[in-house]
Amino acid sequence: MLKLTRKLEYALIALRHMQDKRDTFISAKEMADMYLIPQELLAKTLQQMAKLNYIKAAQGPRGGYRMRKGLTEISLTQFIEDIEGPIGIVDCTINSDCVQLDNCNIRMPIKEINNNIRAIFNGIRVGDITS
Amino acid sequence: MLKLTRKLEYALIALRHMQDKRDTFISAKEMADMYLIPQELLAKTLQQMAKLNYIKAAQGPRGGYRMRKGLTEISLTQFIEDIEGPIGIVDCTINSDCVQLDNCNIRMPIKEINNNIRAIFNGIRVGDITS
DNA sequence: TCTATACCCGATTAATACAGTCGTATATAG
DNA sequence: CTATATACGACTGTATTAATCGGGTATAGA
Repeated sequence: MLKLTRKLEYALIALRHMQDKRDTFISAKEMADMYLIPQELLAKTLQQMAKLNYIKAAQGPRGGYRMRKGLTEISLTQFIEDIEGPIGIVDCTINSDCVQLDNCNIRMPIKEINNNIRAIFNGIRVGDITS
Repeated sequence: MLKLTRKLEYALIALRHMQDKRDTFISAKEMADMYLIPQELLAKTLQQMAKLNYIKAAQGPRGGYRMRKGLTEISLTQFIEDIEGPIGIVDCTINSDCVQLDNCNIRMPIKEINNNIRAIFNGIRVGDITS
């Protein structure tokens, strides 16, 4: 309940590591070993980030990943939602096919809470975590 | 990811309904029918709340549940944690048996975020949702 | 040019947490 | 007495997440 996914944790751990070693490419294996993360899973996460243009990938020996400049400025909301999809503590904050909807007597206050949580992540930049 | 449990939703929906009809006992069945909630599951949730002394139960025909006076004043944090256990967006905010821990490079900022989320729920009273 | 190292990516399986059901017992109003 | 209700543990189903597998392509360096 109210948990971040591992994928997201791994992504942030990797980003932080890459920021510490800017300008060098670091392989998924190296980071997986260092932080005891399953390599394949971390690799997939890094690939996704590369696709999102959050990081730059280089193939071949001496290859790996490198952080993109300016990434630190984006909000955690954007980062999380790019990786995991919309933040919503209940389904009706995302889609609208709940059978209750009309009957539901707590929609508004819950929606409000969701906004507050989003506001937290909006107020944090990736750089606030990775440095 | 970052979802409330159904049990918690059901609990809040039921509380709100009971608050609207203070002083009468309302059966689990009645509420389950009205809000299209699985009856057995709602019943279990209500039983848990009764045990926590959040609501009062009455057996037999014309029985059901009734909200306890003063419940509206407790914080959502307490309510949630009584029902679901500690709020923690990652495990290391709750227990401490993560193999990484020492290596982890994002512990502090994540902990901070967790505090912010808890602060949101601290600032909301049950009554803010149920009325 | 060969080989080892690395990224790329879809498909599959495993693990876990959550949601929901069932059976049985007890209380009580009418 | 009986129908309606709570009480509660055990069980099953389901969905999401986590992790693995098996194929591929790119490339640095010997």
